[in-house]
Amino acid sequence: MSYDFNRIEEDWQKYWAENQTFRAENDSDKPKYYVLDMFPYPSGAGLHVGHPLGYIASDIYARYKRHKGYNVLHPQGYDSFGLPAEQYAIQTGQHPALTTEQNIKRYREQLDQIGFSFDWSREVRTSDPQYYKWTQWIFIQLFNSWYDRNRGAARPVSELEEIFAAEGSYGVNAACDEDVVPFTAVGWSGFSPEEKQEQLLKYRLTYLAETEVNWCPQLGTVLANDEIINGVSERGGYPVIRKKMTQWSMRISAYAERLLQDLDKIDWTESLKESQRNWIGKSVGASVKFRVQSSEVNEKERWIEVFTTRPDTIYGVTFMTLAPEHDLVQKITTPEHREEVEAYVQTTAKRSERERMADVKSISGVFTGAYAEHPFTKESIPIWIGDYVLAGYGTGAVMAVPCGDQRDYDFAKHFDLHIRNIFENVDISEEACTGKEGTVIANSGSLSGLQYKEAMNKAILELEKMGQGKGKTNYRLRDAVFSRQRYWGEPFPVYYVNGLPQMIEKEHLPLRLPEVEKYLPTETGEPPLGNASHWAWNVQTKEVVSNAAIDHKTVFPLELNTMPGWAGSSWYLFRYMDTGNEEEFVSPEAQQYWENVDLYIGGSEHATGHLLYSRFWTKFLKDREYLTVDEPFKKLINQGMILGTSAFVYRLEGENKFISKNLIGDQAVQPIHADVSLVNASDELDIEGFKNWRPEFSEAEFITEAEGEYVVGREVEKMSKSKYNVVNPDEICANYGADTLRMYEMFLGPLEQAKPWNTAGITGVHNFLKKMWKLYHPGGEFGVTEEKASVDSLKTLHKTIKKVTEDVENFSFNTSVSTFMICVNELAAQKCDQREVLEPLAVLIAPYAPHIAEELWKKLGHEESITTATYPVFEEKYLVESTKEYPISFNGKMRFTMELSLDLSREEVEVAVLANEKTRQQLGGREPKKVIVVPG
RNA sequence: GCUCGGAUGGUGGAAUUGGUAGACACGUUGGACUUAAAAUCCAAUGGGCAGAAACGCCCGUGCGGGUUCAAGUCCCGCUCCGAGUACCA
Repeated sequence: MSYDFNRIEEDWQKYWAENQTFRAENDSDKPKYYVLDMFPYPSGAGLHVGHPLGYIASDIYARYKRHKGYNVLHPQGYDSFGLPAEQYAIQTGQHPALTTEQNIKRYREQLDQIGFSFDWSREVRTSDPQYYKWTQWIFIQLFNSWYDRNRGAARPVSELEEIFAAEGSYGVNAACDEDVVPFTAVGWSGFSPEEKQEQLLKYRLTYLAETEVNWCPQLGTVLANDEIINGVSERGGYPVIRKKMTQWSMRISAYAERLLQDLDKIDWTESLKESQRNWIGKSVGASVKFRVQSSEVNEKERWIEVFTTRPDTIYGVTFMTLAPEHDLVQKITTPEHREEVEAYVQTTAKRSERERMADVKSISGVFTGAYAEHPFTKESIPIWIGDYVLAGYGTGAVMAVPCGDQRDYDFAKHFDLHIRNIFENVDISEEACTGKEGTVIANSGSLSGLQYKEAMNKAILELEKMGQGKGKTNYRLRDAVFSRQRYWGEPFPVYYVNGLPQMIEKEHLPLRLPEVEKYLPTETGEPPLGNASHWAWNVQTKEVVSNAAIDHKTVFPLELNTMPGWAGSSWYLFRYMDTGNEEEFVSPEAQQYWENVDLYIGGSEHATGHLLYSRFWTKFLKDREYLTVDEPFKKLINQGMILGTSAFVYRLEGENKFISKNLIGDQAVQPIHADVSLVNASDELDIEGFKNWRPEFSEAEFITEAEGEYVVGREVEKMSKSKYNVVNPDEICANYGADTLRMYEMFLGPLEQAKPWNTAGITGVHNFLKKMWKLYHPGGEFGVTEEKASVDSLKTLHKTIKKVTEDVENFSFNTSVSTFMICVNELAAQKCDQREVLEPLAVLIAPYAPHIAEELWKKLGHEESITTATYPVFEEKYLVESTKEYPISFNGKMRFTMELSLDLSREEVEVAVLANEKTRQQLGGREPKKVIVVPG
């Protein structure tokens, strides 16, 4: 009876589905454990071998925890809103919901055949109206909240209104728009209802604002900062320009400090925490106001505010630089310099973000003709503009300290501006002195003689006294733009009355996506929802009605933007706890039972997107007492990407002739991706297959090697459909079985490391499973005996229990596969056939290779699934070595061997130190003594 | 530039707190079985020296130093590779 993996896997997958083996209950006497994967976007290409890597790891851990007696929640779902389905809809007219449904079906089949222990009864889809109903609801909660900095938490806007009515806005310390003008209680009561709404919008955690956004013309939408890589869109690689648009924003900046501090509370990798820290970008310093010496400018606008991390170097300021986009540039420029300045502003505006980044080294700028007054020395300092100052960071203006900042130094050198050295005994003739520690400030009035820290504190103190500055902490983290000009996303539950946004009440949610004829933006440049003919809100009937009915009295226009991809994924972990709940996004009982995710596995590409946003929403929902936890994921592991090995054929320049890799020499060739399935293990191309692959190659000629073979070039790249290097798991499952795939993916290397996919070693893992099967089937028939196991077999078993358990706890799944191999080899050599050993071994391997384990478990006479089996207990006593020799040496000259004898009955260790031949000569024939040691 | 990782045989990778480097697997070579192939099983496999064999010896974890009885592991200084981020004041 051989290892018939196809039959076994089919049987057990069916059994699990029919018996709902992995269904988790929301109450149990057992301790809970929540293992979650980052849910996939169901793309049309289906699952490739890279996708399951993390799922296999989490599945092993989930199954392991079940054996350890935990009530495990291990759900799966789909992040099913997204661009590809919409792009496909634009091309074909097929509704994205249909495409998505088909793709999900395919994903599910592929996931099922790998044998994951997901609780599918809790499946979620972000594009399901019953799901996005709650995404819309959370949006409304954000709209109805403001951030009270004094309490360090979000509060209902209704409370803010009470405060405004009672005492005005002067005592309010809120995270809000920068342009709020304070008012008294009397002032508040004097506002019209519209004015009140406008005021409140400046405080809400999600707000409408005209913001400069990253607009991608090719995609027809705005992108968040984390969706742009090197100045081009993450998806598609299209250029991105800056554009002003009215957009919904999320006031994530209110949470910057908590997002930073709470990183210390969670068990994530240091590199991931570091990414988030960099992204939040906290810098501590001061804001300083400089007075412009120009009678042209009225007194209110005479101040230039800058942010600096080095207020201690303020005496080193010899000029100021403004970003070309800075508001004051137009106002302060003197007539003599106007022409030059305007020309410069225009050139920089024309340069795309990309050009500006590519060209970091060249220095450019112009003098405005204006001067500012130094707050301490009262000297006149020239005001320049330069594109090294970014409008988007700080105040868009800097106080330039050439002696202490390299960029200021380079700028000063380039334009021959004055450089004032304020460091004691430091040579700045070649470069700026940027170090903080160990330098002493000089030539700086009352700051002279002080070191960095004292000088900084004193400078801030004196600036505060003069009313020209204060200590300030700046964050790089910007508020997140939350509008997308797309069709296939969550509609905002928003309609507009006199241009002011109004929320649709909870009981009328979900606001479903309307049908549209075209998925492109409208001719007038509105988002795709502008194509919908039924997209207006009747406030009396509480229904979506025809646009023709809009009268701005009872029927109002609905929001045309949709939410970004990260909306639905920011809170999905909580929905799994209570998937079907129609009254709440999660019931308090379910959330309190499951708390948050104990183990989260996914790719590191979400470091500054999804992982930051979902921390933000979790904290917000905690503030508003909808949750009892303020972090979504306790522990997080990033699985490394599985890369593809692309194959290249080389076409001679201008001809339809392909030359084998080794014959190219110095001829001009164009490398072209060939489908990896057309190439064998020796890198030889299936020429006929290649000709039939694509019509343009059907007439191609080939210059081959001596034996008539065509050798391709190889390169490791990201696995992608467009590179023709995708390997699907289906074929592996059919040829070797899911258990082999699971163990092989783990065997490939450390989980967190990126590695190329390579099937070369898969036979090793497959052979192991065959050997394992054989161990339970000596002579071909199932044959496990009830006899007492040998000491050696027990030793092998317990060694394996110990190592494999440690490995699972440390997520070193690759070494545990090796451990299993050693174990089976040893047991086979010992001719082990005893239940005492083989039964616990089946449980041990069940998380890794669940199908074979189930089959063996059944043969061992168990009625119930192996999932209910208890994890074997490691017993130390089997691992005691009777005698082992450890070499030891002194001075590198004398060599001894230490012999250790352990006898548990005597609770003593006998240590014999044995000298080798040379050492014995050096000792003059004396033998070292034996020592008896009592452990402990 | 900055931050964080990493570098071990022909290949993927093992190696608890510093304690016999190269586990396990692939590949390669040889052998058994077979008419043959596949499958399976056995043996060898870091490099070098020596030898009929056995016992051995030397060198070896990117490079150069150091600490230590002992370094892949710790410290100092480099080189290269990967990831993230970038005129962040």
